[in-house]
Amino acid sequence: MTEITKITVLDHMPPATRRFILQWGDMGSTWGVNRSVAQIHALLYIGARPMHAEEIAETLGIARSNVSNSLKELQSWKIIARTPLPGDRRDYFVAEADVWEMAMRIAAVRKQREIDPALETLSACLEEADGDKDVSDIQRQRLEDLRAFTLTMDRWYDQMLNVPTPVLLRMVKMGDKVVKLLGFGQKKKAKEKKKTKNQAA
Amino acid sequence: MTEITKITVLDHMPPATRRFILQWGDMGSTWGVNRSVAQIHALLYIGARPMHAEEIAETLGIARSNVSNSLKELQSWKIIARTPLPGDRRDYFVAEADVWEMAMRIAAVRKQREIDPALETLSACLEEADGDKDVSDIQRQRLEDLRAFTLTMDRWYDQMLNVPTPVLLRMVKMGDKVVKLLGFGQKKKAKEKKKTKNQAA
DNA sequence: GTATGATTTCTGTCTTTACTGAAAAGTCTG
DNA sequence: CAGACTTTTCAGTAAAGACAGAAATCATAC
Repeated sequence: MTEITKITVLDHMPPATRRFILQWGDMGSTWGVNRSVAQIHALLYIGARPMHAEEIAETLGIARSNVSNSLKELQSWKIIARTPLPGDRRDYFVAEADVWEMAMRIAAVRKQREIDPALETLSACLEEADGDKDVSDIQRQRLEDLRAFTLTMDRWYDQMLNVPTPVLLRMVKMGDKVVKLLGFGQKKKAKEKKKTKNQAA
Repeated sequence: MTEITKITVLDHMPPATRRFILQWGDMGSTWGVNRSVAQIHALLYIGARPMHAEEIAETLGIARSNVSNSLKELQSWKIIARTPLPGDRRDYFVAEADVWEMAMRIAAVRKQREIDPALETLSACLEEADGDKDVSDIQRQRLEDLRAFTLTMDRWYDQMLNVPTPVLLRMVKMGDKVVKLLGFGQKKKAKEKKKTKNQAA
């Protein structure tokens, strides 16, 4: 009945570091990546130095094979990179340090995995609906609306992903000031003003 | 050994409609929602008329309880709404018809579920790191970078979510023209130009 | 109150995904 | 090419999530 808790290198880290790796790992599930992957990324990011698979496995107390697969996954997101270390045959990995660059890479893959297939599905449906009298006008319209939206977002992603990160940063920081500067003179809705914000749980 | 395929109302729909519901349901997993939820949303969206739980269950061939839970989930995303039908005691549901409104609602919930907790985690880590000499400067810096980024995105979401959808539509349609108009005069990278685009699978 | 119909909760089953440990494949060195 | 080291693949297990069907709760009408 005794709870066996595996002792890992993680336990000897500063509390803040350990906390980051652990909680970031858990948060991964919210983002759609599993714990191992998120933990490894957190470790490489916070560690800020090249590490090899064995070291990662030991540090986090997970299986070597799991690390191998997770590293592959992280590479597919292009947010970690292999860095050959002279005199060592093992593969070392480092995380992308620039958070904006990191976010852009993630966005690019997400677009590819989430938006592009949606577009194909919608186009296929619309094509099939074409000429089928059983499909009502309103249904056709809804499919078309959804496709138009998805297409717009698709193009928007493509364009934003090619904007240099410093420029993007400036623009994002401007927030809704952008809207005013562009002369989209509509008055902003003043809703949600009375809500007390940031009441952290 | 015979494959039993449940016959549902779905089978009597126009192929395009059926395809949409089925494929959209499958795509749900990519987006982090389960099949039932995605299918029900697709059905309500394409059906474009109020439906009650029983009807949904029959149409899609899934359990009544499953429908109940899925409807609750869709309501938490605020992309379907209950519409009382006079003379009928049952709850009828309709999907938000405006795709932009729908996208905004989803974005709002995603922000709340994905960004806000991240921000809390990072703040907590930084607080814990403060004064701990075992946490190196570079580690502190990385946590801070991540927090700053997350905070920036948090604010950006808040502001964008308050921009009226027609305005947002115009802005998104402009794409990277916005960057030029704002006078962020940096030359755009001309990469990725040679790639043949849209080679659909 | 009781009866009827609608909805939610609960429990167990099935499916999917994550993960481990071992075996296989690959890679560099001498 | 032998031998040591490294990484990947594979098969089985464990954990998590999705789902069905039954039971319980809730709401309305009478």
